[in-house]
Amino acid sequence: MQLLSLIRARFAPVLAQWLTEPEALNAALERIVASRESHLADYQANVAMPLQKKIGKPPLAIAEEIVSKVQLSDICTSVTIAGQGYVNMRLSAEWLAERLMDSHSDPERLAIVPIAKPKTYVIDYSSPNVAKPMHVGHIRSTVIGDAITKILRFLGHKAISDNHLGDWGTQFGMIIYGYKNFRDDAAFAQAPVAELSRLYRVVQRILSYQDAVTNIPKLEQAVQRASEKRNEAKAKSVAAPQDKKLSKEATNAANQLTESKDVLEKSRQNIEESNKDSELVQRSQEHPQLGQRVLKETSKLHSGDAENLRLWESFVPNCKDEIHSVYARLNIQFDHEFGESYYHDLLPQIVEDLLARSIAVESDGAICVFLDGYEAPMIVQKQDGAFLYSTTDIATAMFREREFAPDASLYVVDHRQSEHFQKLFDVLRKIGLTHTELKHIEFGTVLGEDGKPFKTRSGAVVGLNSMLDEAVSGAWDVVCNPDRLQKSGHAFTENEKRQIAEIVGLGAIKYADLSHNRTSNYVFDMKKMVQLQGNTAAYIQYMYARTRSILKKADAEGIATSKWQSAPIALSVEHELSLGLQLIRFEDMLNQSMVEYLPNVVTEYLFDTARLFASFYDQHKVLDLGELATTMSRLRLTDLTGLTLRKGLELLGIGVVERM
RNA sequence: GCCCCAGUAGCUCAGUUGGAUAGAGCGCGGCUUUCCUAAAGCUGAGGUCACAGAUUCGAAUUCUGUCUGGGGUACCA
Repeated sequence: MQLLSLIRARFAPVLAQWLTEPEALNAALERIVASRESHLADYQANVAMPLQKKIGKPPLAIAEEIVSKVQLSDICTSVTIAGQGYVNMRLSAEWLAERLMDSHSDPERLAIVPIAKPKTYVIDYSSPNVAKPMHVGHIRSTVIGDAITKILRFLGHKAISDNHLGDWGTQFGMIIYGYKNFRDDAAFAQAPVAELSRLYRVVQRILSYQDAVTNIPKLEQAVQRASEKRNEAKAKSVAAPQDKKLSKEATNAANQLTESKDVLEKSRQNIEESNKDSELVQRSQEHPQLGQRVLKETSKLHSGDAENLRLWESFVPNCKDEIHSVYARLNIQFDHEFGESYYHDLLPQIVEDLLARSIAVESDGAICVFLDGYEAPMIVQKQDGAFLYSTTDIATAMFREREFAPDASLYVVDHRQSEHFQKLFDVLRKIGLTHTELKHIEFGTVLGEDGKPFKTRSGAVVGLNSMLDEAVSGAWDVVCNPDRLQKSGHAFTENEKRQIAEIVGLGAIKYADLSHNRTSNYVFDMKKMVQLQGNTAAYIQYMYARTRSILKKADAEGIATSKWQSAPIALSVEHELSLGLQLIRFEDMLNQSMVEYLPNVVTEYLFDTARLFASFYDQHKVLDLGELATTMSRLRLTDLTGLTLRKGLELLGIGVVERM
């Protein structure tokens, strides 16, 4: 039910008498919205005030004319004027009830018809590096991308999901090097992926150790420079004590110095710490300039070296299995998994073409595309001849264009890469890929509790699987709390408990990620997301279970589904009306959520719906009313609430249980 | 230095792209269980929407400047 479009369509002919240009008319129609002031109106048209200048009449007079002409008698009980010229609408309970019956008679799609002109979307999400262990940072892209894909499909679009696996980059050079020099054969035979991630960490640690050691002189220089700058600024500021700008500069310079010193100190501490690890130091001595050795292994792989290729081929399936086990548990599937390696053969041609068309030029030995508005170019081929992820991204976009010809291409990636994508999109437009809407669906970095980004490089890796386990066990503790089980009178089998804990625990993690969606960063706090109260998946799942429980009890009392499933719905009390209106808004809400691809619009809607239902069933009985007609109407409303909650959660990739 | 993002209740965050008296959750105070699951409901306190200007019928939302925090910034992804 697209309620908003329906109401706007009724206003269009009335407003068209003043607004002849389609754009102006559209802008005015967009000022007809669901009212925030639910005590005043269900919908409101904020159109009279902006028209006063154009028409030269007071807004109240314009509003009056609108009210007298607009045709709404079938769907509204009242259309009134309030305040400075708001047109307030109250929907008719009978009309609303009919729409609810339409929805309820179509449990699968809730009477939502697939969009008339579907678009083709390619959605790029998750995209982990298969060589690195998957960690919490990966889950946001995965969960958000999956939700967007599901919602678009439900609305009737063609949404093609592609997991752009990082299976060809420098990290494989690290693993290959590690395998050749530090491997433990027994461990590899027993658990190849665990051994590979160990090797990755071993190489990573040596790299960062050597990096720190090499950087010390640079950092010392930086401190020196900062110190000079501070002294200069201080002298200037002392000479002119009234000059605020100079004193501010002095403060800034002093802060800069403190910061440089901190960085140097930390680096020194890091080295000192590492020096205690004799194995690390020894390995570092035996493998000097490890960074270059690793790059060499990578470049050997890329140029077709038989041994490295063989190793790569033996590693990748293991790594993929590991990643797929996580997807299986999260119940996430992709249409495609073309990894970076898939595009490798295409890269030389891409660079050649860019050069031939003078889009790219050589600079400092690298092949670059210079773009307006950016200091640094986009580099598509390094000095040493190697290609970069920007090159692969161009190849990928061109491949998708040939293969799918999408109307829109969505990249669900951390916001720290926004500049990369802006450049990429600029380059793609230069190449001529203009009909596709390219969009970076950016989201805030997943931060640790220390407020710093989760990085594999920083050492402390929180594996995804163990994190999911933690969430599930947290859910178990709450669901199977003996006090609660006794109060609710449930006796779950162990198997049921496990199922409930899994669904509630995973739902908690997904929901926490989805409901916080904004460009701002997101602090990953396991305790909070597993907390099963407030704005969480568990609350919504709980309300769903209660709708089921009522229906079950009705059945036990002899009011069979067949009796009430086509009985008339009547909305008589306040709570029924607000709940009914909320349910009817499901489709409008889904469309709204996809304007800027914001899953948190959906989580908010579901939370509101669950609360409205909680409030309704707390105040009013469904069963044992002594009035069969009202009972049957409320059973339908209850069922429709459950169906809506379930569908909404399903679109977010979150499951429900019948009892909890 | 330059570019991007953010700053809303004690804490965590919404705020439908400019609408009426700025809202939730958690936490804090109070009330409700002979009743379909109290993981609930109801209710109270708590706000200079970082600051200063501008735009207009109307600004948390748009623009300009300032402050604070985060991120990015030539061969990692």
